[in-house]
Amino acid sequence: MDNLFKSLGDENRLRIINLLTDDELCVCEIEAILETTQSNISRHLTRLRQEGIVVFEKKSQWTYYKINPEFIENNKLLYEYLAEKMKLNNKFINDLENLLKYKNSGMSCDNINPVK
Amino acid sequence: MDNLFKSLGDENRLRIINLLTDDELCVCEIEAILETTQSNISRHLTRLRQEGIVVFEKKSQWTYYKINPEFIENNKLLYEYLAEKMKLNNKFINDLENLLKYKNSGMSCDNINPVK
DNA sequence: CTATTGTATGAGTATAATCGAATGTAATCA
DNA sequence: TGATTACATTCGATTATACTCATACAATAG
Repeated sequence: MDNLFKSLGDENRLRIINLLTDDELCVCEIEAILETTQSNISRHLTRLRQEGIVVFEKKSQWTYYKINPEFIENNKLLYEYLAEKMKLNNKFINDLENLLKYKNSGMSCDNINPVK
Repeated sequence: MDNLFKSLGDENRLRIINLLTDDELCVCEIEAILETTQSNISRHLTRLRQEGIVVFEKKSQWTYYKINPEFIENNKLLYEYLAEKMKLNNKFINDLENLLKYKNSGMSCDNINPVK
């Protein structure tokens, strides 16, 4: 239990979780929003994966992450809490806006290199 | 928000929160349950206090801690989540049992040195 | 096959968290 | 007053975390 909270106790990881609440996302899309290195994001994703908070799926050369449905199921109250608080926080709101802009800009992996 | 989770991301602090869910407790009662030093417990209590998770009240020479009612009010879902998960965890159950034993043993601060 | 792209991982470093032991402090007791 | 008790704080050591840079690797593109 303390490990779960440790995993949530990092701004970058919370920002990733926030980005993934609506959508599954390709790593490169997360990279476009968080202002840090690719390796750092990859490490945070690995940590979230090991904790069971996210799952990934490889689609050709891309790796798509999403919130683990089991995590949501097993931690309903916590997940609702996160969603509720993130909706009220400007940093998280801003990230979602930036994600939308990025997606609409035609710059996302999918648009540059459509899968299928 | 990440700071709140960081504060929850420690086994000793979670154990303290668990002990305080039913009761307010004197520091020495917490000491009797957690197997660590007095200074360590004091530090964790300070951290929880600074995060707004607990509040304390001095009564003569003793300091009583309890969960901050405002924290519960402002973080209902999180608090319910904690309560729910702690009830299912043997470590936390065991701590509560030990607390009960300690209190019933006539060894608590209050019994040794009754206030008023 | 070679070059490139997307992602993960190793190595090194800086910063932060945790801890026990010792010390400080305020209240009480004798 | 001096001794004791309850608790907080400082100090120094240890360990853990987050980060960047460089490299590895797997998939695709040419």
